Formats: sequence, C-alpha cells, structure tokens
Amino acid sequence: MELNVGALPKVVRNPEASRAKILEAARIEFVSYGLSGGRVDRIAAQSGVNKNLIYHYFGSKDALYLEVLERIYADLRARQQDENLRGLPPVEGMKRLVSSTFDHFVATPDLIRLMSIENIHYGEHLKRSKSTKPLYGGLLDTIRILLKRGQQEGVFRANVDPVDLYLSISGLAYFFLSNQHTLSWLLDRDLAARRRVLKRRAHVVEMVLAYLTQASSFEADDVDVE
Amino acid sequence: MELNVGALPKVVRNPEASRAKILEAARIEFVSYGLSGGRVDRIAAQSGVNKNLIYHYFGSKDALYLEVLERIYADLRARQQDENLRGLPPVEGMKRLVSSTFDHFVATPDLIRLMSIENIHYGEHLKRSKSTKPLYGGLLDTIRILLKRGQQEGVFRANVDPVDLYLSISGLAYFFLSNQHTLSWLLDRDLAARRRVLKRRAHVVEMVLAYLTQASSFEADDVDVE
DNA sequence: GCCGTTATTGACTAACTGGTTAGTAATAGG
DNA sequence: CCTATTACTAACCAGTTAGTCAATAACGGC
Repeated sequence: MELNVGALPKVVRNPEASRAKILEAARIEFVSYGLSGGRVDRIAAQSGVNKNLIYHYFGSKDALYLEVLERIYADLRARQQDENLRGLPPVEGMKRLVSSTFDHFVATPDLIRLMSIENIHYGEHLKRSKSTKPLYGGLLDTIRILLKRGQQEGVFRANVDPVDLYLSISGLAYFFLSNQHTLSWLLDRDLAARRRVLKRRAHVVEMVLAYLTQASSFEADDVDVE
Repeated sequence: MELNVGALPKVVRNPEASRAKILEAARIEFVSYGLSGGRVDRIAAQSGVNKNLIYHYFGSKDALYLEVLERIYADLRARQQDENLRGLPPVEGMKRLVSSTFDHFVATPDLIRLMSIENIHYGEHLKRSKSTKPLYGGLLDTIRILLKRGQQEGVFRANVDPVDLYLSISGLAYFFLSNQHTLSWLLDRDLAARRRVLKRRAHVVEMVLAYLTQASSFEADDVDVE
C-alpha cells in the first residue's frame, strides 16, 4: 500500500531531535555572539527548523538562552570528578584538583564564554534558574576535606578560607583564558599556544601549592587600604 | 544691537562639550548593555544631542565603542603608577604592586566589564586600535625589575616568568570581580560586600608573596596532562 | 477509522535599529 | 562683510528583529 506517491514529501516528526538540534544551534549562537548579539533567525536557519518551533518549545529567546546556560553549568559539575580526590594525600589531591580544574576550563571554552556573557547581564538569568544552585556544594566540600587533612598532617598552612582558595584556583585559570584575545594582543604573545598553556598550567599549580605549603609568615598587616 | 529678538532660541554650539557628553553617555551605555546590546538612539537621548551628531563625530557605532574602549585602557595605564615601586625593597614593592592592582580593579568596575565585553567580541576592536598597544611595556618592566632584585637578594625564587606572574596577579583579582554576580549566587555569599573584598585582597597578596618567597620545591613533574 | 493532541510550517507584523538625507545656522578666516 | 566650514537638527529609510497567526498533518489512544 504505497502512500504518498509522487506527492508532497512526508514531514518526519521527531520532537526530541528537533529540540536537541535547536539547543545545539542555540549554544553555538549564544557562545559566538552573546545574548544580545545572538539571533533567533540564525538559530532557526542553523538548526534547520522553522523559527516558530523554537517559540513552541522554549517560549522566548531569553528562556532558550537560560536552557543553554543551565545545561552548560550542569555539565560543569557533572564532569568535575572531584570526589575521588578526597582520599588522596593532601598535597597530591590538591595538585590534581588544581590541574583538573585548569584542564577542564581549557577543554570547554564555551563554558568560559557563557560565564562571561551571563555576568555581562548581571547574572540575571542564572538567578532565575531553579536547577543550577544546588550543584555547587560538592567542590567546596572537597576543598575543605583536603585542606583539613593537610592541616592536620602539618603540610598545609592554617587559616585558609576554602572560598578564597576556590576563587583563586578558578581565577588563575579563568582570566588568561577568558581574556586571551585582548591579552595576547597587549602582551604580544599567543596565549592560546599549546606551550604557553602547559607552562601556565604548571605555574598555577605551583602557585597554589606554594601558598598552601608555606607557613603563613606574611601577616596582611602593613599593606594599607588606600 | 539685539539679535535674535523674540525669536527661535539661538543654538549654542560647543563641539568639545557635545563630544564629551556623547562619550560619557556611550561609556555608560556600553558598560551597561555591552556592544551588541548598546543602542545608539539611547546614547543620543541620554547625552541630549541629536543622533546624527554621533555619526558626525564618530562615524559608526563600532568606532564610538572603540573610542570608549581606548580611553578606558589609556586610563588603566595612566593610573597605574608602578614606576615609583621599582626602587622599593622587593618584598615591599611586590606587595604594593599586587594590592594596588587589586585596588584599581575594585575601583573601576567599568574597566572590568569592558574587558569582558571586548573579549566576548574576540578582541577584534582593540586589535584595530593604534593607540593602545604601546602602553603595556611599563608594568611588565616593573615586575621584571622587582623580580630580579628580589632574586639577587635571595628573597624571591628563581625561574619566575614575569608574564605568568602578571597574569596571576591580575587573574586573582579579576575573576572574583568580573564574575561576582554568578559567583555570589552559586556560592551563596555576597562577594561585593566590603568585608569580603578586603579579605580577598589580603588573600591575594598573601598568595603571590608566598609563591615568590618560597624556594621552588615542587617540580611540575608528575602532574600529567590528561 | 476517528479524534484530540502536538509537531511543524510559511506568511506576517509591529517595533526597532543603525545609518542617511537634506537642510539650517553659528562660527572662523580673510 | 563675505564665504567656506563646521556644529547641529528633524525627518526619514531600508533592513532587521523578536514574536504571532492561522493552518496543516503526523501521531497516539480509543
């Protein structure tokens, strides 16, 4: 029983695939051009679906962007396999925590760009998200555990704020990646070059470990607030 | 000889003031909404001049943005009074360099945002700038000088790349400022709070100095690239 | 086989956006 | 004074943008 003989091509329906294609195109679009710079028409063209299907599934440009953002953040935590570092010797565990954080940032430039983009928009979208917030306790816990064990064993200094340590580990890797375009130009060096990245990785690990393993000799005393 | 009697209000001409008002409005607009999100009409309305005057003086939205960007970067280097740190004892000089860099970032959030915005656009505008590039040798030189003297006096470790050190000093301050909106939400802490900022300042100084003053004991050997 | 639901589409729109046209008048130089 | 330049304006334009309408047809349950 031949249906559709010499007729209009049967429209294949595949909601999951359509949704996925839209999300993939949207990710690329927003990562490339930002939220204000991203174009819904381009997302539709790129994903090969009709523009209205985007509104059917996601409701608005902002909601689509939020979905992209939530997925990226969820990925971040999912890939961050830090729990298995908790049992390692503190110095070794911390080395691995720093270098794997670094590697993860290097491996996912999309994440870096979306984080920047979201902060340009004052984090307004993420704040409206329901799903992202609970995900973040884990990494901080790992830092706390390693820190405490290292201090008990006498290899790490006392009085280290885990939040500050987290901000430092991330910041040391983040800045030279997020700003690599302006920095490469201003410093006359290709910061994206493989050798540079590896060198930076070693430097970052070294700096964090030096800080942790040195007895806190410098009081933050005489550096006055201007 | 009264001219303009009971007639149309004489149009006051003041090119410098108009130009300045446009630039000021443009700075606020681009810092608030980004380049793609910034609106020329809004800049015109805010500065109180006719929109075409913007095109008369600057030619295009992009060119206006570039001018704003160049001024912010020029300010950065102008305010960075690092030359007078070169004569200080190395440890003291470096402490001041780190804390003043930190303070400067805290004091000029516009700079942070424009740096992020420009990097979202892959640094394309800055690269086209003629005026900005030569400004950057100075800070790196100050770092080199302090570093060398500290090494000669035996208080700083050997084999420190000045560029990496610069990236670390900046990164430690930059990240928690540029991403404070998302981080405050994710970490459940108000990173903009005065106490937090001061605490972070001390931590950053401490980390950099700990790194510099510790003999380089940890080889970057067994941390393998994944 | 019938029917409500839903995936999908093309055509459309109202508001907006960067940029232009065409013109007026203040000003500086001679 | 005369004239060329320049500061400045109002109105307009063509193209774009996010979002909508109305219709079609594939699908799943009965």
